Amino acid sequence: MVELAARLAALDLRQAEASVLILVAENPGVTASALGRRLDIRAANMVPLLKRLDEAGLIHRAPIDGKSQGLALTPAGQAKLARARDTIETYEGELLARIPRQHREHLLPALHAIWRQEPEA
Amino acid sequence: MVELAARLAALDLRQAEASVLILVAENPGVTASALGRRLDIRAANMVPLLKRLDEAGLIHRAPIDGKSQGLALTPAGQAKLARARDTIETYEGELLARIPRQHREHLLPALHAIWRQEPEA
DNA sequence: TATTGTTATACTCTATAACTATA
DNA sequence: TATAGTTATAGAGTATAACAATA
Repeated sequence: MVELAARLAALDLRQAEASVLILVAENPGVTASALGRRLDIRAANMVPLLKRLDEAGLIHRAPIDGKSQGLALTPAGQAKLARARDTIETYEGELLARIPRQHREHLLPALHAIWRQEPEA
Repeated sequence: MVELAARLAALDLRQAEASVLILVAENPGVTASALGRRLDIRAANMVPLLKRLDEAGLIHRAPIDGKSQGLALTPAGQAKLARARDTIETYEGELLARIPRQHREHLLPALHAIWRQEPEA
């Protein structure tokens, strides 16, 4: 995972930022607090993270009401996300390629079984 | 992995410290620099880590020559390691138990395939 | 000359506390 | 009263730089 972080850094993105771009793309208009709950990032830490993405021109915020703001990707944000997706998929592909074929198909189902229940741990 | 760290914290151990105890037990007389290379911990960061284990009475250092010192577990360190091993094995057992039986036996071989080659990444 | 151990320090990531404004 | 967003700050964990002593 350190390796993936290093590759994302070449795009000037951290892992958490890439996760935010993915979720914002899938949920346009999502709020910062909803994102934080989904990604387990504290509200206090979302502030500088979103500020950086905003100042980089990757996201923009539109007021929903007096206290909430909806997030969306800018065109630059969509382009950056496309590059991040490439990076992530390439990395995952290389990782899977290392695994002997007879084990490979079982890895993702096994990991998903762990992730799904992780929050209850 | 955050969950494992929390359980080790109940033994007043961090993950890196548990790793050091395991390696010192397997390699009595090992030096701090060799440990650091094996665990990818910088020499500068080994100093406070080993100091803490030393002050807790878990390891002791014996001069090998004028500049190297060999590390070994004290009886208290061996006892602590035994409890750490229990914690780790219990955690791993619980993790494996979550995985559907047909995938379970493939997980560890798949992960080992990744870990083995990780340093070359 | 390279290595061991060390000190000091900076940076990143994440956590808590306190606060304002709005639903 | 609970929630959204924010600010300031503290704590881990890890990084670099520089150093003394020894192989």
